[in-house]
Amino acid sequence: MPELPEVETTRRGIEPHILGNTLTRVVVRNASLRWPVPRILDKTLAGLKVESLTRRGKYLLLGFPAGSVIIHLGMSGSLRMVACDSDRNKHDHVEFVFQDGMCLRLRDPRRFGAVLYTAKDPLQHKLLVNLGPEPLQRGFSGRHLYDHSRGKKVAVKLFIMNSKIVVGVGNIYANEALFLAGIHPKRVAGRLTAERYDRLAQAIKNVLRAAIKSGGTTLRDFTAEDGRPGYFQQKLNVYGKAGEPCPGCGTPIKHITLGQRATYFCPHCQT
DNA sequence: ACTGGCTCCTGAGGGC
DNA sequence: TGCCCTCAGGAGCCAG
Repeated sequence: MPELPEVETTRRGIEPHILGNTLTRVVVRNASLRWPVPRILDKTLAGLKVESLTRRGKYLLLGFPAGSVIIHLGMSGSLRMVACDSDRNKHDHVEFVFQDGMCLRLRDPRRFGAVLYTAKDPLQHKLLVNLGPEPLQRGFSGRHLYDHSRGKKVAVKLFIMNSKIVVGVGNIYANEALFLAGIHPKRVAGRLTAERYDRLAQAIKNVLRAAIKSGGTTLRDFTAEDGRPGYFQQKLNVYGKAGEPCPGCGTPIKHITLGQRATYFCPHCQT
């Protein structure tokens, strides 16, 4: 599933193809994504040039002179640049057609993703305005986590997955970051020390940076059939590894459910 | 203000 | 070319 590293890799892969490129039309084949895909996209954007492609959290923002398209890949979405006459899949729901004969296609089998439009500053959009800091930029630190966690009774894993606290930490990387920081996922957020949050913030940065680096090589051509690159498996320490020995101490990795989500940790190393 | 639970959807995987 | 069941998962939304 696309987490921040994959969204960023997608952004970097697509940017050179569409920046300055003129949109000919927008084809919405299935508007039933998480929210209805606006039908006005074609009318509003045809003939306009893409001015920017940026990312905020897991949202991609396509900037046009008239406004911005906001795209979220949900958990099964992928974007790829293809020739317009190439074969389509039944899950290719939205297509941005460019003057040079290339298409930006959104494929999303589970349709948890979103394509929205706003004529205003996209960062002020309802879905974006309350987002927490980017984990790889200034503004995110152990101090930030510590300050915002005071008085919170929620488990630390759910706390760091809350996009109002920090964006882009999905289930897989939350598990991995907690492992690297040696913190038990069920620990109460409001009771962790500043020192432990320093370690956690650093672990989040490290795991996301490493993943972006790997994703950059794996996803370069965007022709892979799905959005699940091989780099995942190789670098994961605990995610999906119930019963396997902890890379640090050999204790079997434990699996529990936390907030309806699969949670993996080493009961010995993570306290 | 917080917190926990529900919800959308389909493909994968397991049991038989 | 087997069928059925269960589960995963991002994140907005809502009830308590």
